[in-house]
Amino acid sequence: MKSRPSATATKALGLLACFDETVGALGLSELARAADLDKTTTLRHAKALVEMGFLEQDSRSKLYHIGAEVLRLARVREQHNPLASILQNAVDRLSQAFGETAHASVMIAGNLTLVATCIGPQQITVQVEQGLRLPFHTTASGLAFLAFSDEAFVEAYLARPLKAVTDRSPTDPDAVRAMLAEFRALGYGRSDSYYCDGVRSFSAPYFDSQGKPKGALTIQIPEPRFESIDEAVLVAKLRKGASEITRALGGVISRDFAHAA
Amino acid sequence: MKSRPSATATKALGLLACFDETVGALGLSELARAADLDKTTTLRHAKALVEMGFLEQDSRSKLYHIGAEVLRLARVREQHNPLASILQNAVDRLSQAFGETAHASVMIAGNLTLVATCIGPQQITVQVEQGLRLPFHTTASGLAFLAFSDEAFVEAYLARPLKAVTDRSPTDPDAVRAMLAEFRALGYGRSDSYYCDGVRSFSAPYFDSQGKPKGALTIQIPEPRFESIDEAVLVAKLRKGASEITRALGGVISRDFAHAA
DNA sequence: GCAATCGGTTCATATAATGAACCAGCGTTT
DNA sequence: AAACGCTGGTTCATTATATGAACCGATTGC
Repeated sequence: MKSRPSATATKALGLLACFDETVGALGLSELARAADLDKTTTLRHAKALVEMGFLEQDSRSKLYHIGAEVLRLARVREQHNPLASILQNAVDRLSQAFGETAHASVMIAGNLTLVATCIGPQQITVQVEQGLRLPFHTTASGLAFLAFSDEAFVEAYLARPLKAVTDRSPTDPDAVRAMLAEFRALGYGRSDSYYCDGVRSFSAPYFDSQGKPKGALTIQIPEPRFESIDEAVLVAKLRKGASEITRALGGVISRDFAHAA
Repeated sequence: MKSRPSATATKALGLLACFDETVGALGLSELARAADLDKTTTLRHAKALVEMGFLEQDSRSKLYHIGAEVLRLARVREQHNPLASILQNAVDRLSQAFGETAHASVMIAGNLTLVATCIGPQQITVQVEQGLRLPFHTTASGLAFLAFSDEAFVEAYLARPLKAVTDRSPTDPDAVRAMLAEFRALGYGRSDSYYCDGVRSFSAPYFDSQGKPKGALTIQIPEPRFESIDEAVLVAKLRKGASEITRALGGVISRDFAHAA
């Protein structure tokens, strides 16, 4: 039997996956429930994580939260293999060009994860949180990513139930397939209040060295301000920004993407 | 038997500890050697880490490097529990005040780890790398930290062999004990080429909610420029900066530290 | 004072981690 | 070209380790 990932290690790491922009600290029982593990197992793994600096436990409340070792690892990673800084750069430029909120996401362990953001300067603007894991079918980022992904990956995703987050969120697999075909032809993805009411988003993927999508660059505009924007210019800048990310990361731009539009 | 940390999880996490500012990527065999694990075990754990996004494997070279999930976790952590940003702030202010390199470290899993740096503007200045794990007995940061730590912790550290890194590095436990007593009285730690030839460093610890040292704020000055600096002013600003960090983190300043000097 | 939490512990059981030996591939050296 | 020493990865019998139901003492709300 060819070697499988260590089940124990996977479960331990799964504890860390429970934390996100909305969940900053968890007690032992909560953590066990969130990770769907036995309390004993959770405790043993939590202790290992604490020992190695991946979790910390508040001595008074006993709540666990993410440990500082991730800060070290993030810095070490960026030093050898900059990603966040490249994305942040592109995001800042895109945001400044239009005075709107922009963000960039990366595919991490099956989730499209937001790791760079720039909030627009306007009083009314779109808010986003670092570390957020985006659903694929209700965000411009996710749809742009899927539009340039393997069919196998897309179908595997569409086979799972598609939860709505606004009343405009597409939940029918066929509707999503149609959107993906459209976006593949256009060379960018779009969302009209699919994830957040009143927000229009435009997104273009960037690619890894295999020509597979690795993440997406996205700009988000509150609907009232959208009229004053020249969509063609926006899309051109967006696609250019994404291509620059691909290049900076040593990636290869997918044929489909290069030839689109 | 009271529950022990999961040995398997600890080993898996130990793989991540092998990466640092000098080691950005490792092959399977190298990784196994570095972590002192069997190759099979290493492979299984590496697969788990890859699956969860904590490692990534270059598809051509097969080398493993730190995965992007740590970026997500670092951001989530900072959002709920800012540490790096507070430290970076203090470091920037200290660095600007004197035009010299400054940094801040945190105690992570038994290592004093550098997570915020600001390189001085001068042409000749001290270089430091993010994520570096500092030895305690040869750095101002480490000595300042030890000077305000439990005796038990200090003795446990001094019981281990003390490696020299320059020819001025102290390696005799008694010599270190004497320095710690001095620094405890002074309220700050110092290094004269103990870690890097020609560099003088000054460091003050900051504290957690238990009044225990949590890390240190440090400034590093090339010896030739040291004469032009007023040490009293420097130390005052340094101690003030460290105290501000303590406060910002909700910590309690140790009596010893407050009363020193 | 009861009931339902919580964080943490105990111990018998069974599952999952382990590591020596193995393979195929690749680059050197001979 | 052949033998070497390395690599990443696999196999399978052995054994160490993870697991989870039941339990404890402390809080908390009723």
